[in-house]
Amino acid sequence: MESQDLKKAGLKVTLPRMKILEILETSNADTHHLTAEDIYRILLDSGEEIGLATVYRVLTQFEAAGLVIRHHFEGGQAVFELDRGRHHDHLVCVKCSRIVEFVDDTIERKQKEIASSAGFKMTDHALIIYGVCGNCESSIERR
Amino acid sequence: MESQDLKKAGLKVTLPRMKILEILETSNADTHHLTAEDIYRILLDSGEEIGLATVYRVLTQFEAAGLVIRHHFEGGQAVFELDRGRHHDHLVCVKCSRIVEFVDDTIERKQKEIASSAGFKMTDHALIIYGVCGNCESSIERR
DNA sequence: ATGTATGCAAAACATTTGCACCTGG
DNA sequence: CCAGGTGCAAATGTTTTGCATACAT
Repeated sequence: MESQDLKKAGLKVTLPRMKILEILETSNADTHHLTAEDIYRILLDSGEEIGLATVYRVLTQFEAAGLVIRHHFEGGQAVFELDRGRHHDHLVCVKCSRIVEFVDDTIERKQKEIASSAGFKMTDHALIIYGVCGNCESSIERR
Repeated sequence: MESQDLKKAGLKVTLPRMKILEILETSNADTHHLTAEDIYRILLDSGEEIGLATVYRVLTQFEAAGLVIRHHFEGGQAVFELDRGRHHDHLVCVKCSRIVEFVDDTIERKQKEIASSAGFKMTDHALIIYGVCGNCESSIERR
C-alpha cells in the first residue's frame, strides 16, 4: 500500500492524492508518460471531481517528496512518471510520443567522468534521444 | 560577414536580425546561453528599439533556418545558442547557470546503438548533465 | 476542532499572433 | 513600390496562487 509513502512524505492521505498515485502506477508503464492535463482528463472521465490546479499541486508535492519525476521533453507540457527508484533515460518518438526507457552503464560512467573532469559535482543528468519509432516508421505518413 | 547566412535562409537583412545574430555571436561562448528575454534586455540596454515579440520571431526563424539551436533546460525559459556546426552536449551549473559544452564519442556511438536496437530512427538527442561547478562549489553558500 | 487540502477563479509566465505601420531591395 | 518585417497589444497555453470551503486526523 502506498498510502504509507504519502504519510512518510508528510502528506495527508486524501482521495485526489491516492487517485493520482494510482493513475501514475497503472497507466504509466511503457506507453506515454503523463502530463498534468492527461491525469486531469483521466480523472474527470472516470467521474471524479477534481481541479486541474490540484493535479499540479499534488504532482509538485510528489516531486518534492521524491515520488515522481518531472521531465521537460520538447513541446510545452511537462510529463510525469513514478519514481520507481531505478534511474533510466528516455527514447522519445517524435511522431507518437511513445517513450522507451533505457539504461546504459557505459554512458552513465562516462557522464560522471565528464562532470568531474570539468570540475562539476554532478547532481543529476538527463539523456533524451529523439527519433521515429518502429510503428510510426512503418505506417508511412501520419500526424 | 553573416548577412550572407540571412540571405541564404531567405531572410531579409534587417537591423533587428543583424543585432540578434551579433549578440548570439559575441556573448554566447562559454558563459550562459541566452534566453529570448536576455537578448531583448541586452538590446534595450544598448539603446535599440525592439519588441520582445520580434526577438522570439527572429529566433524561431533562425532556428528553422538552422542558424541557432533552441534548448529546453530546466526552468521555464528556452535558451538559444548559435549553431556553429559542431554538435555538443551540455553541463549546466544548477547554481549559477554556467554552461560547459562537451562531446564524447563513446556516448555518441552508444546512443546510436541504443536507438537502433529499440527500433528507432534517431533524429536528435540531448544530453544534459546538471551539477555544481567549481566556482559555486568553492564559494560556499550563494543563491 | 483545527490545520491542511481542495476547487474555482484569477494571476503569472513564456510564447505566439493580429494588425497597422515601417523598411529593405 | 511592395512584399516582407516590425512594434505593440491582445491572445494563447501552461503552471501557479489567493481564498473561502471541505476534509482527514
